Amino acid sequence: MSLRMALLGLLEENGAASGYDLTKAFEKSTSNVWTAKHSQIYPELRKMETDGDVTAVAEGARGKRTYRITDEGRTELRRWLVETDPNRSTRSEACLRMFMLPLLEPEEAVPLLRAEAAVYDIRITRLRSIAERAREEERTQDWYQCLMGVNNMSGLRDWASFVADDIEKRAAGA
Amino acid sequence: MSLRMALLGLLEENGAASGYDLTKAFEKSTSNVWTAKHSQIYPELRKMETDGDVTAVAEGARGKRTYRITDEGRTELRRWLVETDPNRSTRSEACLRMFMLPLLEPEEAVPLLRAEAAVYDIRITRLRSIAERAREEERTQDWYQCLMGVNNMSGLRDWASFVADDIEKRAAGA
DNA sequence: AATAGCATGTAAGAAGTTACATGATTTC
DNA sequence: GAAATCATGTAACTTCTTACATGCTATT
Repeated sequence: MSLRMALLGLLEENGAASGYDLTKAFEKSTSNVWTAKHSQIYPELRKMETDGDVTAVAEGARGKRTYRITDEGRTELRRWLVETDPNRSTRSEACLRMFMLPLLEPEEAVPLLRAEAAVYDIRITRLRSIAERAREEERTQDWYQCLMGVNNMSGLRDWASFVADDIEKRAAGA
Repeated sequence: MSLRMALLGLLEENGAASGYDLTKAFEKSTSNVWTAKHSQIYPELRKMETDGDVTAVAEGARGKRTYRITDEGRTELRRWLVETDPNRSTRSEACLRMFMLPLLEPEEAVPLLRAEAAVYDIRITRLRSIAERAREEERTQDWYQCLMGVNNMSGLRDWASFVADDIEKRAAGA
């Protein structure tokens, strides 16, 4: 259900969009919380059309199909958000990896942790400026979404720095 | 590969373990970063045995099989950690949902966001105390892992609170 | 003797990835 | 006219979930 709900959410937020647009949207903002490739998105949109959650409002050049969320889709999205309880399990290969880095020897673990922290740092800076622009232009949804990314990544960056420091301290002490 | 690496990581960390033990471990600490059910874990362990990443070191009552990581498995895990670059995409239904809550009317979104924040708050408190115990008992790996959960959840909790406040403020202003 | 927990397994189906495939349009 | 980008599709494969299935052991 999650992919469908993500697509409905994007359509609700951005009005009409093509599979191509939605693929881009996944690459951009949504990728912090969910991912999907075009090979999954196109067939899902067709199924959603069959199920009445979306309608194709235009068919353009190069086979382009633009979809819009229907009232039925809107109701389904709402019900999912309000009435079902969330599956709180998470899958993040990057986190799994960081989780296990302390298994390595300090000389290996520390630089890898610092490198991770640096990667997140760059991403946070970039996302923060995108967030700021969204705020200024009063694209509130976008702003909130960017902030979630910033918060998530800040937690990871701080964790990686802290653990790197701690491992170093212990290695020095031993 | 992620499931396999997660299992190798757990075996490296905890010494020998059965599929049952590993399933428990996934439910506990690992679930913050990766999840797997027993129906996926048992067959994967058999495959890992065939591939030489683990060996069964004991077969006990009720068909119990205890596995240990081999040198080959250790090498594979190390290589994965050190040489391959991470897939940074994330899947979290709970985040996806929070991501979309601001699409609802303020009267609906705000209580749901506050409820989410409260759930995370409880979990953070619990995890922090588990972390503290791990630190005292010098189970350093466990400590780091708990802290990652704390950091991740704190980011989400703060985000939810902030967004709830912001929506309320805007609704009052409008 | 019933319940909870230990311990594993498999089959069917859903979800997700990788790779191949096609062709139009815009920009340089 | 080459390259980038727009735009969609599908087949084969891997991964993951749900549900069913079995039977032992410890506790109350």
